[in-house]
Amino acid sequence: MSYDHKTALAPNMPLITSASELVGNYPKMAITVDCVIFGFEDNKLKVLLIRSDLQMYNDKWSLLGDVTLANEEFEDAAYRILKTRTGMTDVYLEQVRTFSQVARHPGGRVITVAYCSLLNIRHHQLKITDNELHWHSLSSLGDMAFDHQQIIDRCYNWLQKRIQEHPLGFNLLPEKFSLRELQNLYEAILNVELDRRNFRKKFFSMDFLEDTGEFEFDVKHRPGKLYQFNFAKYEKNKRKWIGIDF
Amino acid sequence: MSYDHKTALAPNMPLITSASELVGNYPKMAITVDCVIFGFEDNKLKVLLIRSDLQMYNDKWSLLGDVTLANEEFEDAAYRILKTRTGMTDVYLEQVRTFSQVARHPGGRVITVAYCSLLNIRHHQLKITDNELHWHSLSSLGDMAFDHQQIIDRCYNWLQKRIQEHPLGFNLLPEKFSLRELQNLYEAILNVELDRRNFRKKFFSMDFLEDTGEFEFDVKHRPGKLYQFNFAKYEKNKRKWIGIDF
DNA sequence: ACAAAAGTGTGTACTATTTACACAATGGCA
DNA sequence: TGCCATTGTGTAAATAGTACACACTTTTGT
Repeated sequence: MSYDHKTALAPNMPLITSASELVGNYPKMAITVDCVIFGFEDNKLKVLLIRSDLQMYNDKWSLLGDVTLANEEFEDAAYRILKTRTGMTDVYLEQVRTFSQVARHPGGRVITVAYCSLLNIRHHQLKITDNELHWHSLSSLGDMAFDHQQIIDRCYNWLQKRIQEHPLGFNLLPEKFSLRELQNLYEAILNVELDRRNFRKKFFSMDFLEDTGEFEFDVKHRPGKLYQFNFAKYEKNKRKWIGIDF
Repeated sequence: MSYDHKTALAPNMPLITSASELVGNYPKMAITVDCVIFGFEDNKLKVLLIRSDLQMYNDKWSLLGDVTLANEEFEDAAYRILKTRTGMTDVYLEQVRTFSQVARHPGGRVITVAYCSLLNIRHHQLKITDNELHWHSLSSLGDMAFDHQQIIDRCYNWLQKRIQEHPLGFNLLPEKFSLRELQNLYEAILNVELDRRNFRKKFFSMDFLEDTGEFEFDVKHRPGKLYQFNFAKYEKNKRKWIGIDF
């Protein structure tokens, strides 16, 4: 393949009058979106995977991905993929990073943009489970297709950072939750043990947990109080961070 | 143009045996890399821009960008662009985000991946200045071509966060610098005023500033001590962060 | 009915970190 | 020599983080 496009790098070129002609001559690549969907269940962080439908990777697991369409916003593509693969809608999605290594796909150059989504496994039943779609414990992933292990690692790092600065975790819990559930979530994601009393103190001091007056009911010990997240209070009080520290 | 590609979304398809055939049928898009190069001079954060060579944007400023080549790693593309446009080498570069809005380029769909670079204006003289390449004060950018204002905004936010967690700032200073220079840098980037004594205390306590025994000499007041960054000490002591706070 | 098991709910003392703040010392310049 | 600008330095108070123990509530088993 030989290109004739006028590279923008040639200095002091005459002005380009036709933008479409310029772009028409650009080399083109395939671009996919991959969704890294984290969920939380049995005190474990999980990620949603399917079996790759490429024969060479058929014994490996793969993220939910698809090619992006010519006139489709990437974010829409991510939602489409989620919907088509799992039946889920109404999720929270964020772009994390683009993976572009020349050799990352065995079929040729394919760029992928990773979108990350956190959701409550109970609230988002899988309506479609083709290709063995199911939740995998993050701590025991098998071999992954493509560079998907790397993508998951990046997204997991992103998540660990993100959850310390934004109240994302509440997306992974039922609307009403006990403080223990909240703590389990943080411990699972950050992969640390936290002091129960200090954890409570911390979250109460942030002052957006609302006592529902209700209690846990299906536990085999003293039931804990159930709280809910008060979004309005959070928005009012959220701090902006200045804390140089490295 | 009509595509016949087998979308990965059709459930329970037979296994795909030819990866190349699959990818060959994917829709393709043009992808560019844009470099957001921050520098620091006269106590101001600056960004390197050129005049767009698209006629319709010729009265606007533009990031340093170019199309990525078929077999080129994006990071390499970013370095190539930097080198070709400015003559600079030996810089620090990081991918920040991908901008993919359908309508972001007037000539058709063009995806761009933003790479951010921080460098010392004095140490990296511009060897090429075609297309009116020069440093613009971040606080007084004119109209920008494409969505480049948005890209800069994102990169600036990224920088503000990043510089609080990693000692990037030292890239923007001479090898030997006074604490005042360091503080000016942080104040400029974070857009706040900091207490001089507390700022010093903070950085000394991090214990990677090395007293060079030298002093400033071209200032019209009592010269300050010059320090340098001790990379090895930093690597030894850098903390890992756990601090839920939002 | 009672005891044991499991986990909730609570407070305090200690330490580290952050913040606010003022005055003496140095070199340049007129 | 005196004035200006800016460096260099310490301490007290407030805030945030850490470590830690005991009484209470419910379930389960006998």
